Amino acid sequence: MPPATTNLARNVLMWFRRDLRLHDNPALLSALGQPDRIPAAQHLYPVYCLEIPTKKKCGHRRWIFLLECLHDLDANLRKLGSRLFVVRGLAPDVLPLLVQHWNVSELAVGECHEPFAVARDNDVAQQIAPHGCDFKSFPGRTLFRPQDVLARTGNGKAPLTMAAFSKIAERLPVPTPVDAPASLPSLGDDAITALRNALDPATFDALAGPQGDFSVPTIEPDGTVPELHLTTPIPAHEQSPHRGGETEALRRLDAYLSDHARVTQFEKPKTSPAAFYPNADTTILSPYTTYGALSVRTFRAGIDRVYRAAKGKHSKPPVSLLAQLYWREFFMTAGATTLNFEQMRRNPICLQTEWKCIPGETTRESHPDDYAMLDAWAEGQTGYPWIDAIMVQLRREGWVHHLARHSVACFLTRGDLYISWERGAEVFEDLLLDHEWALNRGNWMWLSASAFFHQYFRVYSPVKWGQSWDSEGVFIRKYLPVLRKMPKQYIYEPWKAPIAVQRAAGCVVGVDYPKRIVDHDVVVKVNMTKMKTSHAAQREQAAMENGDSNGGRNGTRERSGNMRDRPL
DNA sequence: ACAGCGGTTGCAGGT
DNA sequence: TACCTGCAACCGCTG
Repeated sequence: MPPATTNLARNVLMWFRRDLRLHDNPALLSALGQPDRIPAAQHLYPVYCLEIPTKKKCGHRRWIFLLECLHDLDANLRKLGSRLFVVRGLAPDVLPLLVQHWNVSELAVGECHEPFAVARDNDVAQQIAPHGCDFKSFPGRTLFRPQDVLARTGNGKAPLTMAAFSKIAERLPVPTPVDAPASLPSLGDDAITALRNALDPATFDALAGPQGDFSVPTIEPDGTVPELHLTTPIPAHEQSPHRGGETEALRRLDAYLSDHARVTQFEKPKTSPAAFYPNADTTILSPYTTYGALSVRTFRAGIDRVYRAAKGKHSKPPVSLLAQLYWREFFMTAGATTLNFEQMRRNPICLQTEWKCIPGETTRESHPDDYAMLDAWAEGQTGYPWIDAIMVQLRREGWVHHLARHSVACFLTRGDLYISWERGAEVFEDLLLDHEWALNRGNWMWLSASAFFHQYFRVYSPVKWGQSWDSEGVFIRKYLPVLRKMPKQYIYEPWKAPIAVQRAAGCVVGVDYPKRIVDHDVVVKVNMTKMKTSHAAQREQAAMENGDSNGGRNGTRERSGNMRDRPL
């Protein structure tokens, strides 16, 4: 039986999602109430809903990073006499049960803007309403709410250039981060017993996890997580160097911001994709903002403090450190407000072109050769050391530099393999610790010159671009030890090394390291022609829809069903 | 309405 | 070193 209800009880369930922190968490703080207006909650139940993985959308290392964030959140809550309840199951299934049996009157969340998250939240709100529970969302995931940005555009659509976005951003109020709570409302007298008594044993066991206490799943020292069926051990040298959690996030933030010159002079295009942890040029804070272990509002306040100390002398958008947060907002706004943002078809801002391996249009069975190319890219087996080294770093560490992402994304799509950017996005979603749906899909459209960026004739060379950053091949030697002894003049193009040199280096191409799967200089010309043709077809289509006959370049990208659903 | 401008991050071959 | 141009030519945004 649920406990007797009193109308006066204010019990709050804090549903943590992508805000795994105590600092700057308005939703969590709402449980403390406001003096003279809203009383502090009698009880606070901090909850994380854990979906046991069934499909491969979140890779092993990303799971570990998330679990580390949860362990740290739980530890920080315990310092305040509370704790985290990790409830196994989907939110719309489990939250109504908790709300009912814990007599919760308010469910507090940090606002999410992705279309699928909005739909899920609406579902949850409807399910808890009959139990007399309000769904209350609070800011904190972003600097700006997408609808506030949209309200300031001329056409009610998300800006598609950073210049237009920045202009709006500069006029929006700067959010002030809130402090971490010094104390928290208590847990119910026995929250676990209440559930054990109310639920049938099988349901309780499924929700509570193997310890029966809603604790965070255990990460074994060998990197396995038996409860999540992540059973392949990860050798120590192949574990990611990036440890999850708010504590580590704030430590890294302080460390980065303490170097004022690096902050004020930050220019993204001048940071090296060949530098790696712990000597990376960039902050590597993105995994922490992804899970909300670091608040972007706190991050911004820290940048602003350093800027003020420098008396306003600092780099500016689009290349500045602050602008890196703007880029996040830019894609979040577009992702929140663009139909079918995650795919090419029926996506009003996306170029339509005949990529290979388009989801839903070809299969591994129908086009095995195309998917073999995709696999070679994903596994770091293209035969281009710069590309393969980046993919090894991505697979092992869950993070690579933004410009390294550019290199491999260009290679997969318009540069070399002409494979659908959606396939690249799927691989990144699996591997990136900092995977954000809107940023990932948006950046894949950018790099494939499908949206946001359109100069498809600017192609990264899988040889020259890396060489310009790291002529010695230090980065390649680290991630591809098979090439460790290759002389520098051949390390980006080992197929050019005389066979005697290959043998001396212990790396014979075609035996110890793959032959290159395409000749860049040849395919880049073919691919550019494909892009040109697709643009021309699109202009023609737009002109027809506008009733034009001149095919001007200002045709709308709102294309007809015929165009969007064009068959293979 | 439309021409002109500029676009975080190309390359090759110059000065 | 840090620019310059030509390459062939895309788009969103602005006035």
